[in-house]
Amino acid sequence: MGTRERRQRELEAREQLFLETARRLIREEGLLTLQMARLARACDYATGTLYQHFASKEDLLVALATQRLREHCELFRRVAAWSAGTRDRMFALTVVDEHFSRRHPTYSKLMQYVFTEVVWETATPERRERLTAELAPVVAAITGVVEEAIERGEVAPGVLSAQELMLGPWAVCHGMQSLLQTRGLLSQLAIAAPRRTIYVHAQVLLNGMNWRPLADIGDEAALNAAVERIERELLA
Amino acid sequence: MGTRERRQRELEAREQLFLETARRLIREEGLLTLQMARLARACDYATGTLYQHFASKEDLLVALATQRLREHCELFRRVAAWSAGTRDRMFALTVVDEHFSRRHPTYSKLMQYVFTEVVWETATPERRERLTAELAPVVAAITGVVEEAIERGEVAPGVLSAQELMLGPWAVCHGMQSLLQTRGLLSQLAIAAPRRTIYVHAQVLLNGMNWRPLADIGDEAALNAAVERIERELLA
DNA sequence: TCATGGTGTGAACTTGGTTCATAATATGCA
DNA sequence: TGCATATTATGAACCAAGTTCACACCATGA
Repeated sequence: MGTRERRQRELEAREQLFLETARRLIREEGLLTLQMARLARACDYATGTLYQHFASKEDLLVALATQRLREHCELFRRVAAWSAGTRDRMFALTVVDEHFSRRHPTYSKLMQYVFTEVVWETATPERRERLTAELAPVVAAITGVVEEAIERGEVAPGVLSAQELMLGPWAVCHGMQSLLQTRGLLSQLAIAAPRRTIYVHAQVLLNGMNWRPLADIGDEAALNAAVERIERELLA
Repeated sequence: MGTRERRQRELEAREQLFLETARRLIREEGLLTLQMARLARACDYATGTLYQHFASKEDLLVALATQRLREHCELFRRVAAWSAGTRDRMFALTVVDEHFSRRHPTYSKLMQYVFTEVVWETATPERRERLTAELAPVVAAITGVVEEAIERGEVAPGVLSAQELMLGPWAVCHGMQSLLQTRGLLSQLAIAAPRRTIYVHAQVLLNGMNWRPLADIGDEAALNAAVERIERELLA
């Protein structure tokens, strides 16, 4: 009877074990020193068994990235469905993203590495597709927020489509984090509070789009209140 | 007499040869397939000789990145010294950056890879420092533009310092390019004209900073004219 | 109980970065 | 010029780590 399904469950549990352990090893010793043989050993399996789940080391890394990306996207979906104005929701994307990156310090590094030509092109197409498939619903959800704002007249589409508009906050957030994370760059710049800088620029961009209601960029208290509200209502 | 200096020149020429050839190999066959032994052979030298110039493959990659970054930074310095208003210069940063990335398609990929933990931490500290040293004068030059704008009252510093302010356009530009370059992401988004999207968002951000004179975001002709002027006066 | 198909194993294989003993060459001195 | 010595180039050998695969093991079903 359920012998086939049981086996399926066991396989999934083992894959989970591999992924969890890989994550731990990366956290403890860095991406640099992750070794397939050691990972297998740490899970009390032979190297070959590991390769029954992942076609290559790159494949494993993409799988790892996909898993976290899923959680990441779940947060974005929560933002899109949040019962707040469109402007607040757009800003919340940045706050939530920043929060997630801080909570999972190795995630951005892994992502950066995974999207590298060297890794991405080496992983199997199936793995790549599984990762990109995570993005589709999120893109749709956020595009929905933009469209809602356009309908309500809270932002003017202007020369950009909803998706192009959406790309702006995404880019600010991603770019800022990427720059701040690059060792040897931050040291050149005297950036006292990276988080605050990201938030302010996100608000600046939305203001530049004329997204209503406009934020008062100089009002630190209002910014803090907005961030706290998001943390309370979405990240608790 | 000059025997020592001649030797020095010869060494530098050889290093140049290695770098140029590496660049060609990467262009022709991709970063993925660059091999130290093949590179040495392609230059008619033994593997060991290559290692007299570069401590490791990662070291070579960082050296390669540094070289291009130098050209890249040269462009930014030109922008900072441009005889145009501060707003135009800030926007020109984005145009020039986009232009450079398009002109050197493998550059951004190389950079992305180089700043990866796996590569960056493996290169020698000297190489890393040589790369980051390229940035200092550029950061200073651009900060200068921001300060000039503040002095003239063309932008209000608000809650951000000149350097924090500068980080905004940088992040938009970097983030947007990074996102658009990520395979499997662009396909999800219906971005018709990536370049134009980058430019518009750069203007939107500067408008959000209230950087005078404000740009009319809806005016495509004005945008094109601004871009053309920059290409003519700075990139000819 | 035995035949069979599937699964796990880890030693062997492979690839490619790195080293180093040796050969070749240059330098300096008598 | 010729010899002793230091420097540099060489590429075969080395090594690390990802990947494979022949074999052992075990569960299933007749």
